[in-house]
Amino acid sequence: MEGHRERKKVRTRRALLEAAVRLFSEQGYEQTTIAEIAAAADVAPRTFFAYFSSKEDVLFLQAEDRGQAMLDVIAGRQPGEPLGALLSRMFDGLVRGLADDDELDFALSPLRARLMFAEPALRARGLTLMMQEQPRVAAALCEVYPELDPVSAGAAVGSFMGALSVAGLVAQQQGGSNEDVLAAGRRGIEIAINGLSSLGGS
Amino acid sequence: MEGHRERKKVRTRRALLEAAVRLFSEQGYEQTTIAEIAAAADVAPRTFFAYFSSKEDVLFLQAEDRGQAMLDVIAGRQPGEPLGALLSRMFDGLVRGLADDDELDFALSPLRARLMFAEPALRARGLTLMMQEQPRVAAALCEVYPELDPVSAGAAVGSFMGALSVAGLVAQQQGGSNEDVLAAGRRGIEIAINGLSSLGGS
DNA sequence: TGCTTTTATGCACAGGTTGCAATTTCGCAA
DNA sequence: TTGCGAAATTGCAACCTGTGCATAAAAGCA
Repeated sequence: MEGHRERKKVRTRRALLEAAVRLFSEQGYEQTTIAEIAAAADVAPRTFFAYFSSKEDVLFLQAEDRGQAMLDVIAGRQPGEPLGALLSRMFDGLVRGLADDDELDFALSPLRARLMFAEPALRARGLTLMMQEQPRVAAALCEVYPELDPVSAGAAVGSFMGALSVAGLVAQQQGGSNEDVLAAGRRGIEIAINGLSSLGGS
Repeated sequence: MEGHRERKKVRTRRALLEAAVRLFSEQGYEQTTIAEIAAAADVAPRTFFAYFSSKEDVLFLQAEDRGQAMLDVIAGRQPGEPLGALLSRMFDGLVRGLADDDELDFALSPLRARLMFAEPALRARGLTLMMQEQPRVAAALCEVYPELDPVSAGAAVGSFMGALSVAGLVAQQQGGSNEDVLAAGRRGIEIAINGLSSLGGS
């Protein structure tokens, strides 16, 4: 399975990936054209689409993997494990998965994360991917928590993901470091678990 | 202020709006081109962009208004009103605002809502708009709840919106009526307020 | 009627994306 | 080594969204 052909394909893919991320970082996402990426990777523009289905797709490689990882965590619910604990574990799994996310040698992940927050088009794509997974995650929850109806499960997943995202987003917009953003995410989860009434209830 | 000119502008705008929504409903969003919309409204394709800044924009007319409405509700917090109650009022305001949302004679809102859930591109746009508002809403919350830090406020807003959205989405995907979706949204809010630990905690 | 400000339109173009066909490259077997 | 077939690469044409620019058409006003 490792002939000259396969190796060349991998090399070309990586060249496109590297070129894209580098150019995106240097001159911005919108300002970078597919023609430039292809030129930097020394292939024809048309060939780009043989490797990636769209410009955005370069930055959202293992999206399905992460969705599957979430489902796996849910399926592995410990007997008697409360919902909140399970979702916290899911969050940890997500973070770990993102860290391991190294199709490239150099660290693509931080660049991708920064771009994702900075570029509206990419943020939109990320949101969409996230939202698409949520009903599936909710359905998985229903299976391991038989007492949960689908709407409640959806609400739980939405509350969890929403709290996590916006808390992280606020922290990021306040100029927080990656650790700050992560901590904010955890704090968001806590709030989702304990309920909004545990906050400024006065 | 109501010369022939103004009236014609309104008429053209409405024609474009009607044509767009009708064509979107009949043949789908992606399958409808701006050229078709313009032809149906009997104007040149270029003119479409004099009335709407993009194809998506046709369906997201008063997005800023709704964001502002949320901020208004928050600013009008009753003394001692708990966070959950305030957010519930915000939801009611949103629903009422959507119902009053009748730039056109015929009911655009239901069609728009259905399209928004059905078409990925539109769902993405809706999510993005919603997400963009959330930090602002969180900041407004911070002002009327001085004991709230920004990250917690963000978590609260995210949890609220997320629960509301996904509960509604699940209900909609299960073939629920508009009322079902609304009820699911309310249930989602309740869950966000009481916390996930109030669910399948066993 | 003639002048001015909008409004509508046409034209050209950039960029993303797809389909198709031709061509190159590679793997493999004779 | 040669030649065949599959796979990869590429070029080309086309479509669609969106923008800038210049011009024509229309409407208000003097």
